[in-house]
Amino acid sequence: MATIDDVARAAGVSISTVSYALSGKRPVAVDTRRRIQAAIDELGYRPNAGARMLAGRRTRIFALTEPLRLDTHAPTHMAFVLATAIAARKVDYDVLLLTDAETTTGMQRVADSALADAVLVLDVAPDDDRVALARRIPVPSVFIGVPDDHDGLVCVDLDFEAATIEAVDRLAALGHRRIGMLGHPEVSYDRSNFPPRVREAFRRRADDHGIAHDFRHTGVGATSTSAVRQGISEMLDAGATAILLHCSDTCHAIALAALDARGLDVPTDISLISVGSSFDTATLTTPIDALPLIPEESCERAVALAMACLDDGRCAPGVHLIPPTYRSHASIAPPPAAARRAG
Amino acid sequence: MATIDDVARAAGVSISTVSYALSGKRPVAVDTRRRIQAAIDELGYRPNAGARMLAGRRTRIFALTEPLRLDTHAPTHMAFVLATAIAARKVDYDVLLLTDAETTTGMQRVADSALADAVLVLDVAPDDDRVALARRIPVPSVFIGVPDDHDGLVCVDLDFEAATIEAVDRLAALGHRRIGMLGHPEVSYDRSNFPPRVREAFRRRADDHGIAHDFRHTGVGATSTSAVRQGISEMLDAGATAILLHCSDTCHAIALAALDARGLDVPTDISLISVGSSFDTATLTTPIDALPLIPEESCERAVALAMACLDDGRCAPGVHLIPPTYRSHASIAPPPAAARRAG
DNA sequence: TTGAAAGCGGTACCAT
DNA sequence: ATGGTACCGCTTTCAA
Repeated sequence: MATIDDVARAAGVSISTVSYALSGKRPVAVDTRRRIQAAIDELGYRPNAGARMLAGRRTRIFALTEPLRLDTHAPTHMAFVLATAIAARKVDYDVLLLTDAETTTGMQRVADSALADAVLVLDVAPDDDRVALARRIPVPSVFIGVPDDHDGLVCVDLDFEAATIEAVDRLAALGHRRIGMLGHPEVSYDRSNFPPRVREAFRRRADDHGIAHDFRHTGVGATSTSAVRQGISEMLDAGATAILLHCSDTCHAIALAALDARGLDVPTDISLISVGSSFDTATLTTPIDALPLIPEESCERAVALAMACLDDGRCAPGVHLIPPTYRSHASIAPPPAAARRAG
Repeated sequence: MATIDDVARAAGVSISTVSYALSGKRPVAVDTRRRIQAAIDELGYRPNAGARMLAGRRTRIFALTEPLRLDTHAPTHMAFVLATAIAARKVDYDVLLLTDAETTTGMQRVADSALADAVLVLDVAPDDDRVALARRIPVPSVFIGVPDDHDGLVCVDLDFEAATIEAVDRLAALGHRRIGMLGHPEVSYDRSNFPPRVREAFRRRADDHGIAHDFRHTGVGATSTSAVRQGISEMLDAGATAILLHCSDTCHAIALAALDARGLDVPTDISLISVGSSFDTATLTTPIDALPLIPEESCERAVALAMACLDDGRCAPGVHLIPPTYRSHASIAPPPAAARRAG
């Protein structure tokens, strides 16, 4: 490959001018810049990554740690990885993958060897091992998700509480007096950081409105269908006129099928809102209103925060919550007249 | 961070000795080596990645290109990414992610800037754009999958033909005379490189044995259940006594449910073999014999081939097929007596 | 068995 | 607006 010397010679300038023309950190005369660009194009020059890291003390690489646990939902996870990669490229950064056992030892290794400028932490657990590590290593890190102990850390996440509250409020405003919620499988409430936040907000807000509420977990794998069906049945039997969904796409589909099987129409007979889903609820057999978790938003914000750390050293520790957006697909309406009388 | 100078000073040796102690490329006296190691431990020294890349002309990074198309099966894909990362770490390499639009432009960029020593190509399409690129860029690449035009390329894959042939042979040996195969959705036969190879091998080998064969595609998404059920029904009605499965885990589950619904027992009434599946067929409601596609095997082989290129420049172009292994779970048996008489 | 020193290919400071 | 050059931290040749 051509080096910066080749370019300088071809353009008839010094290497520092080439360097400055590339970085823009110093004004370069227009036609000088043109000659340099021509040389670059002709030679197919690309700055050597290693040399740049060494001289510039910048790797232009983010390390992305992802445990890839067995219970990780692959499609959601992939969406986050992809979103991170795209967000990184927008600021001219690459992404280095740290998986499995390497999530912890790898963070240390990558930080110590200056292989990455910052670490992005995915798939955050409430008691995540990477919290302690993040505090120790010499490079900044940004958590996409909020661990229990997040003192001094930089965290990004959807504002799940706000999303849940908005969902409950909308139903309350329409006159619903009994609402249910279908949550994730029970284990997720220990392993993951956000489901408990949604559950709590749901109960509290419903209480605030004086609305009867009924939260139910869903099952995993083969048990999911029956668990969802049963949950739905019991909620309906108890008189629920609206259901919030905070669970997998499969669970959404099963719920819709169950309602359909009972001959219920959405939203005439029952209102539905999906909270914090990261798939498109508009493409379900019946589109559902949603306050979605958008990987692109979280990841772009995370990258922006990381860049701020690097550029000005302004690391903005704290939990950066992304305000939810309501996407309407006509899946909510006032409760049926019968329920209003009964309620 | 500590540098190699710090270590050298602390150990009372020159930096070249430290370097050689680390790389092992030159003998170092035992106690010298001990003193150096002590200094390294105490200082928490880790060689600077950028400096190493520059001086050593080795990045110790593999670029992993993965298109992440919409039709990509997320769990399978994740398994391959994970397997690649683990295999890479075993040889002290890291993995840089090239996704989406970056799969092609990124390959060029990473190669030109010497950000990676080699490129690993995942999710290979029959007419993959990355083929032309691989031939042009200045770093070696290894395809995990076989594109149509693979002249001069290094490719690794399960020997799908051999797997299919072994499956057919086993059924033939047991006396089956009518066998069916449930394949992937039709689109996959254009977008992916291996399904056609299985389909062809199936038909050819069955013909060789003089066995009646019936290949059927499955559907995608919501249509899959009905497509699988119908396919199974028609195969059984035509007298099939064994079915090969070369499709998703969901499709396997639906097939088992369909057989169960017809009151058929595996393997007494019907024999099943799964070909090229990358999930565990032993954990299905009825365990199924399999000639699995093992991501770990493919990825380790790919990494080994890449390393061979780098170490000795011996790049072994060609298609490196991994011989299949038969995993028995008691899902095949001779055809029922009735079928034998009828056949 | 070990040390000295010349790069590797950039960045950025100090001059002009 | 541009050029010269001292590093960045390591690998590897050449010498001893």
